[in-house]
Amino acid sequence: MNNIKITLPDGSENEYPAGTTLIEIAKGISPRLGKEALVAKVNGQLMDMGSPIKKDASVEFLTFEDEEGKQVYRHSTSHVMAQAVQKLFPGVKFAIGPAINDGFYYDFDVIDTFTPDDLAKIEKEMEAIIKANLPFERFELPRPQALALFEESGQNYKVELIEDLPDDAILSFYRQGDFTDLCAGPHIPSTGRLRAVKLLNVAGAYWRGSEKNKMLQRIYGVSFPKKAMLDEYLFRIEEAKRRDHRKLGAELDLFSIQDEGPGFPFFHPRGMILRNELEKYWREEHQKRGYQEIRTPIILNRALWEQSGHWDHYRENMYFTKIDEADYAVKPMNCPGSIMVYNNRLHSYRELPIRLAELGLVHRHEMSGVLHGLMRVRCFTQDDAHIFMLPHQVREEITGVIDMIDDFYKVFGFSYHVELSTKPEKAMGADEIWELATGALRDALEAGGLNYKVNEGDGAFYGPKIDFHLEDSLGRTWQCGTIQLDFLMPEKFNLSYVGEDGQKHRPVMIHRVVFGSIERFIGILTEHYAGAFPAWLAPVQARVIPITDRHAGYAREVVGRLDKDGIRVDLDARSEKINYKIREAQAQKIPYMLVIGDKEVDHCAVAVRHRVRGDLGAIPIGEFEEKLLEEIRVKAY
RNA sequence: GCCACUAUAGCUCAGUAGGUAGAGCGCAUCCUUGGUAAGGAUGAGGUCACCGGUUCAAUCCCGGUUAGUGGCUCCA
Repeated sequence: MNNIKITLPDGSENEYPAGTTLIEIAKGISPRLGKEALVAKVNGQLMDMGSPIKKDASVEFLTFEDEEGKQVYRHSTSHVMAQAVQKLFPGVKFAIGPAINDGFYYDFDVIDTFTPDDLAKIEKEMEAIIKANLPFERFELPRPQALALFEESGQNYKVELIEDLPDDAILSFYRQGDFTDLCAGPHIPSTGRLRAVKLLNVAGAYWRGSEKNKMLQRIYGVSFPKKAMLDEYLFRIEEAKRRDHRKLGAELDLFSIQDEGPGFPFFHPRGMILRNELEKYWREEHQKRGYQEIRTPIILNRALWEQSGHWDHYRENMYFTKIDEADYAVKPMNCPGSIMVYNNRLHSYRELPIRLAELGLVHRHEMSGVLHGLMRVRCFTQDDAHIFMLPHQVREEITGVIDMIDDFYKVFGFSYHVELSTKPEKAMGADEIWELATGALRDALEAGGLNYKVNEGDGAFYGPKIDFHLEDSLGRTWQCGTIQLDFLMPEKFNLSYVGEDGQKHRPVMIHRVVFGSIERFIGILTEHYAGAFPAWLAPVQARVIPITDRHAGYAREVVGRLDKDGIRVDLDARSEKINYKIREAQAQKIPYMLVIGDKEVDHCAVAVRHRVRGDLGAIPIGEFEEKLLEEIRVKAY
């Protein structure tokens, strides 16, 4: 028998008889690898561990430590779940069951709805399947047999999937025990490799993700090779709940959303401090960068929205009203208003670019099911700006905005990723214009050396966009900043500037936001900092805590002095024990607590306690004040 | 909008085989004057989300509405 040569990632080579399986090779390298390897990459291609190798190849074994190993592990778990469901719910129809970010899901079509009790039963059944250590067996079928297999068993979703595969596709199947599924694979060697599985929740999900299709029942779950990893995952979920901006927003008295206005948040005094600080910073930065601030009306005539294209493309998201018999709309976007300002007089090419910024309150009718705290609301303030410019200024302006957004996010310590969104289905304008605009955005991204992913069909109806996505505490990402290049609105509104030649020309327009919406940004900030806002944003920056009533006089002096210098300070002069008052200040995540007793009164000092660093000892009041003002000035966090 | 679940005091949650409810925290008053995460006593707070049905009787059972939660779809 021939020998073949196997090359490992470290460059070492070994010879094996042709036809040796991957699992045997792994075991030969080390027993531990034999136990931990889930799949292998053979010449860059993922394969089952049971596959025999017949030719020379480079082989890399993947475990749960590898991203692709994780994917396979989770995907195999979804098959085990499907097998359990098949046993407990005869007649169930299977849709799809992929691995996802943290775990896996499988979509089922069943008559009864799954209850939490059912999940427990399914989990139990899964444990039995895992214990039985059933091998995952791969086999292939020609198309007619494959179709027959699923038609016979009434698996119409699988039939549909097969019909949509190209004619020359290899139809592979995986079987463990009495469960067989259409699947490209690969899979782990056997069900016994699974350890810690937990089913999390049931949710409705449309077949193929379209709301026109039937809604199926999706079960989400997670799966790990070690119990400790599952525990850690569950702990992370709990931690995320503690950081939830909706919970913290109520506890810290930042905002509320009430039945009288679903999706329309109320900002409380403390929340307004946050907002105002963000806006102050925003105004400073925009002034520095040559923006001029405007404010445009919230309600404008319907004719304007017909002209802008919103009437045709955005109507179902808009609110309407009547004034003196005429139709008006509440603005869902600020661009038409900004355009009205630009168009109010003639502009010379010498003036361009003109950067008009607006903290604009927009209203959008979002579907009731999508509302989510401050992250998804029905009215929000966009930190908008529209840049009107000459065609050759596009690149520089886009780069300027990209830099600005980066500067902003750095201040908060955010990491983000960038996406380029292209022409959507419900778009306005010709393909050539879209290609031109999309190309310009791509050029700017590449010139800036930014990594980005392309998000097909996700652009605005009037133009493609660059999106900046921030992560929240649950690892969900939220679109915040966007840059949209628009050749269409200038057309629709007949925008012009007078060029060097004395003729009228068409300017190009950029729409952009940095925070995105102030509301959403505050939600993300709250979770990011777990409510412990850096001093420059903290609604209360310092709390003065006298130990007994006889220290209250001096405490009031301290408060007066700090307050005079613009520090947000309050006083807790209640006749409570100091432990109690400190506990409360800690719970409210106030950055500094200034404890005042006899010693501090004698020395004109304050005993400083920081919410994280703890007791910092007594220092002269002036010294504390100086340090805090500096911390605020540099926006330290 | 769709699927599932939920709604009891300001907050977190008990509770009733159907007979109009209870704890802890918070709040108020008093006592306590205490050096870095809960001192004590007393007290006030609820049309049990809303509308209808079944019943002698509904917070509880049934239907609907509204809102919230987790997803799906959609989005800043």
